[in-house]
Amino acid sequence: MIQAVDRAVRILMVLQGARRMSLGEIAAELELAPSTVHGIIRTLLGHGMVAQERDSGRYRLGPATLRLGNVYLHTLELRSRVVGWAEDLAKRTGCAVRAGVLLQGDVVVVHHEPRPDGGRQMPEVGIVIPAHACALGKVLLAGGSDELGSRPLRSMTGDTVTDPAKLRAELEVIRRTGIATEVEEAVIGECGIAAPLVDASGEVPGALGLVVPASRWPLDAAATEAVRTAARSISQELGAPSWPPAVREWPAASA
Amino acid sequence: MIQAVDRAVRILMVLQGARRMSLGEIAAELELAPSTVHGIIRTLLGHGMVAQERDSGRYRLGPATLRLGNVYLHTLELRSRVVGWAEDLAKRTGCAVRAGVLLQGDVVVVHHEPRPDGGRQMPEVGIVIPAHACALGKVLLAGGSDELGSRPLRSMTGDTVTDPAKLRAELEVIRRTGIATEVEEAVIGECGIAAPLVDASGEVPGALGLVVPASRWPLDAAATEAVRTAARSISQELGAPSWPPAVREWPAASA
DNA sequence: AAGAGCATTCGATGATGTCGAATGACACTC
DNA sequence: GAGTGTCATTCGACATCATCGAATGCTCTT
Repeated sequence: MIQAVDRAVRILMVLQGARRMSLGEIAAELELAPSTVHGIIRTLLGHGMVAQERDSGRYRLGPATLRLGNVYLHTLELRSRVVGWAEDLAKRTGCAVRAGVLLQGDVVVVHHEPRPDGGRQMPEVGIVIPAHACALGKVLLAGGSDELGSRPLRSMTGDTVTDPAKLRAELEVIRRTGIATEVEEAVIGECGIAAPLVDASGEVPGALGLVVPASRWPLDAAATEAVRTAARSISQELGAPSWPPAVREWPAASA
Repeated sequence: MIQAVDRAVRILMVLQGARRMSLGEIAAELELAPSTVHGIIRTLLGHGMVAQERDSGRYRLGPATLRLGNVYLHTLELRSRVVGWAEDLAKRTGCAVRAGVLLQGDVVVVHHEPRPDGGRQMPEVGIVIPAHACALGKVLLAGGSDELGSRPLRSMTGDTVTDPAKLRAELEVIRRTGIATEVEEAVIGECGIAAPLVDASGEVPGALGLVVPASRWPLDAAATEAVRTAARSISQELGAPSWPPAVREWPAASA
């Protein structure tokens, strides 16, 4: 892993946590000399990846990041395949629809279809949710080969599953049923249900699901079936050999 | 400028131009040894800034870019100030509203309010337009201290202004009037009008404007005035000392 | 079955990023 | 209005670290 590049990305990640930071704050956060950070930041500055406030001298993320993210979205085959089905799902169920991918233990929302009846809703594309706390995330963890990232399971609400053993058991069930649920584990008053999207290689690169108000939980069978149907259809379009995805072979526990 | 970091960002930029690339293609594009690119890419891969297709081995942008871009949007004070006024402007004029910032000779759209009557419209947040070919861009070039980036003015349509001298003259007019227009210079059938957003330091960090169908051009005075009013109001909220922005002092041409 | 193209690994080289200290600018205080 | 703190920034020497070319193993093609 190349040191300078790694540090550059770390700077972006730190900047993404706090809106605006002084050079010293960034250096302290990363335990680096300020001049080291300065050199890297100047390079990022030249490409618009970070911006500097003219008056205070502080640093923020730059517009080039927005451009990158936008291109990522438009080159994501998964997303383009999801859009049509998501619209249909939203109409059919009356719920908001989300699709997401895994990013190091978190789910990044790559598509969001607002509730049909709802008025102005925040566009949620790009937001990040801890994987263990949402239905989309559980599906992705269940389908991913990367044994859940061994980092502590942060509690979001009182109902968040924080026990790795309990989560592992839940993932096992999801692998069999092909459906994950979540009841107020990420946000109070919000539940979720999700199903895996499978690609040609049998991997699970994404998940599709509904955001359900707690007042409408549990969800009726028709809506659940609609999610399953949509996920299966999208997976077929992606060339999936089977759905739900074949259960991944575990290296024998005795190893 | 730090070499390794610069190369890393360049890789991202190249990846943003072509959807999927092999390692060799990237190396050739940047005139680097494949193994050099490989080291950098592995680092970016570890942070999710790029992703590798499991089967073909090719590289694409990764989900971390989406997260970065999303955070950028939400930390942009300019944008949060624009949202309310944009909605109002769209209702009042019946046109789509855009706000943008400058990124190295291009405009990046940071907010997009769809036409009120329109049906499904592509969300345009994050798209990039050559600055010299759109109203937003002309405003930003007129207000920016960075003398237009000396790179060739690419022609988008037959009406795109490609002569630097002509563009410079146009910018001079914009500096006086505080309003820029564009008639089918970026997209056939589409015109635009825009006004500068001024911040507390008197700089022009962004621009606000309308997207007008060619059939509705020229725009009536009421709509033009509405744009001017919105831009002035937003600028005041940002603490602007004056609007339109004070004309930047040119170093005497004799120097 | 042989070949080509690809990503990937490895090790030696010296170019290059890193750090600490010094500078200059700014703002706030006494 | 002088003083003092913090801040971004610059500079130069050192040693680390990124770079490159060649070699490997792989998959797909001929």
